Amino acid sequence: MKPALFSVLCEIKEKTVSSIRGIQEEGPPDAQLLRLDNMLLAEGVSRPKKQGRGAAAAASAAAPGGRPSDRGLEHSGYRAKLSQIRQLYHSELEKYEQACREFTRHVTSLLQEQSRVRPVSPMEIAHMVGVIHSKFNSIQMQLKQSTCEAVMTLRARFLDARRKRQNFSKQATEVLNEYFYSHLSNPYPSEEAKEELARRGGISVSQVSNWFGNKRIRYKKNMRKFQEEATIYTAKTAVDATEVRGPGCQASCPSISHSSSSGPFPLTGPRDALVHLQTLACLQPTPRGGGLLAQARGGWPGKQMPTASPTGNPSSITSDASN
DNA sequence: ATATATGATTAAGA
DNA sequence: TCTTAATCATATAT
Repeated sequence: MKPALFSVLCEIKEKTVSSIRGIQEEGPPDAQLLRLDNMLLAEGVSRPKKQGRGAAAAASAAAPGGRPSDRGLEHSGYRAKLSQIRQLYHSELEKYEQACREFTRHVTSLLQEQSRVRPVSPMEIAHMVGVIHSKFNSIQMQLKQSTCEAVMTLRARFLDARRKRQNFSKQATEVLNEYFYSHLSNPYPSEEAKEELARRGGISVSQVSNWFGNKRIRYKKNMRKFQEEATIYTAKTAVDATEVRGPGCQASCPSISHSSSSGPFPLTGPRDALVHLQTLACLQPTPRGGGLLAQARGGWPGKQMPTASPTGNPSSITSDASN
């Protein structure tokens, strides 16, 4: 009886097997899945499959700018939440994969058991496994999608938070203004100077750059408004200059400043006088012709100096630091 | 509540 | 890449 039934089933099978073959795979969601995968990878949520140690490096490399020392503090909160997301993602993923394995095993053993009473080809089992995997993959994709969403919102929140500005500390503005007004004729701090200012003000280098960019343009826009500030800080730096100048400004302060710009001043000495004259000139209602004014007004030729260049002309370094 | 000050971002130029 | 200039969005002063 049993062999007869088996053969009948075989016959029926012959007719239906083609339809099974026809179903086969479905491929389209690959693109989206790839997109999600790439994003998760770029965000450092999922690690590179083969190189486990690459995760941290990838995460830091994904940070914009590429200056690792720049924004470490601001990222700490972001990092924490990101790792939280990552942890959740991986635990969920692991759960899904385990469930998938178990289910696959179960189905496989079931089919093998049934193959004793009805014809079940290995290909069919493989097909079933494929179907199961695709189902679980779609679930995984949902997980990835929601993870991506979480990352995106976190990112948005972080960026918003970064955009919410916070005024610099007194110390920072002090330091920045001091530098600005004592280098009024060429307020373009070199990279090293920026680092120094950042260190002394407790802010980042890019914040120093932002500050100087804003300051230059706003100072130039109407100097009258900054006259008071200028006198304050020039007086302050004048005092500083006569006092100890040791620990703050090292020999690294190049400040080729004056000689480079359009200002053909012998200077080296009367920097303060120059500034004072400038501020006086700013008070003129018709600032058209002022020679000194022209320096600052049309001035700041923008030619950024060799700054980091190691072989900067040593002859012109005479001025600021020593006075 | 409005005005000003200010840090950050963006586009465009060299 | 760094700058200027304009602009955004908020902080602070009025």
